[in-house]
Amino acid sequence: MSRRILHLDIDAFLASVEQLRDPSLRGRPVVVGTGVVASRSYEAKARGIDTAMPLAEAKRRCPELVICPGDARLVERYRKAVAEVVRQFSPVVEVCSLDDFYADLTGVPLPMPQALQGVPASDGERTLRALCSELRAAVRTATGLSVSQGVGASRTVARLATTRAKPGGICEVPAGQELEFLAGFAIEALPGVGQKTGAQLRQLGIHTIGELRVVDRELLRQSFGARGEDLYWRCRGRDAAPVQNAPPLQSICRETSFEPSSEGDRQQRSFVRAMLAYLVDRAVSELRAQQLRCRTIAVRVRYLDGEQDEIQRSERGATDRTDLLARRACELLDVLLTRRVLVRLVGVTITGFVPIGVVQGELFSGKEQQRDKLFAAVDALRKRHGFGSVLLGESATLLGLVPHGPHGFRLRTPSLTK
DNA sequence: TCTGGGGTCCTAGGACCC
DNA sequence: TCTGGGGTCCTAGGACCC
Repeated sequence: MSRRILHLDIDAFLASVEQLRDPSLRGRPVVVGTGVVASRSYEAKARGIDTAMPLAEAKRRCPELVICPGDARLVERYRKAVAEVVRQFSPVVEVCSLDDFYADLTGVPLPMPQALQGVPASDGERTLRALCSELRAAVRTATGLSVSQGVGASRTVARLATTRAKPGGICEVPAGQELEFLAGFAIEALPGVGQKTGAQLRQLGIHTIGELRVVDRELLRQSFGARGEDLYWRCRGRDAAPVQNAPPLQSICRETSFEPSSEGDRQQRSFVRAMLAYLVDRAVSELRAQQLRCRTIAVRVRYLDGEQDEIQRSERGATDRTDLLARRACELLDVLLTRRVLVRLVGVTITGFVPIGVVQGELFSGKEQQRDKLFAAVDALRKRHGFGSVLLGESATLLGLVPHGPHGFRLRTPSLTK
């Protein structure tokens, strides 16, 4: 039996949130971002502004452009509200990225088209389109946001259908019409084909999804490995990837860029350390909130000249202690910082998760139990009074250097930093 | 025009153990 | 004393997504 997958995308999400927050922005070209455009309103798009474009260029193209820093917490509230609405329509809903969702509608009863409501209707008249319309109206009522929706037999088909539906529309690809629907899309539109693979395929004379279908399966496998196999099925609209309610979390990353100070290298180094300690604090708080411990930590830096470096270390035992992980991160930072170039970005990633219930054969001393209680108390305080109500370790030295409020230090991209 | 902050998955080589 | 081979883990790096 063929599946029926819905993909839903919030139109111009971050920019729309700004326009909802501040009605004076409605109808005006608005972008959200720092450095580059993370999201643009349709008014901005109409003036030639696109995502990932540097803000300076955007401003040049459109001098009346309104640039907003954004607010990740507000965005998160809207995202949850939309997810809640979608869940009223399907038992299986995957929150995929900031602004898109998948739902499995296979077997979900369909409503009648509005025009027929109250009139006896056969099953054939209960349509997907009616369901999508209801969903769209429900999201609009609950949040004021506009969404685009695509429906098809697989995630790939549904997602590409959504691109056809933008903005605010609904695009349904009937079963059996997948090949025809996909054929004309540019090869880069296929999920899994990015810049590199796209360029390689174009060199082979493959410019569209339809053209990819002539390539032998084995050849794709040899050229692109497991991804090649995926591409073979995706270009036929037959990827089998399921929609999952809550795919397990694999990693937690917190990073920020900053204007490097013109002060000396040593001062900058202590600033970078303090910022790293703060980011570890944020990441590990999320780790505890998820009831997890981690075994692996990685530290990343990007220098002013664009060069990057990263280092990763694992431990046998898992931990959720901020102090231990912050110390470890700073050790890694010392190993990492070998160049005399100023640092523009620092970040931490924790992985290798172990659920908190799993005891690893280690016996906790009384002292360690006290530490656990300490962090539990910190978490509780922050839950009540905001993350910024408690400062741990070296992060405190950021006071006076980085703007600070109830929700913690204000990092450079408030629309995206959690 | 000169560049955000999250994430996921795959691959390859080396260490280590049996 | 010399020689395998397989499995697993770790690390680095790359590609991709929004």
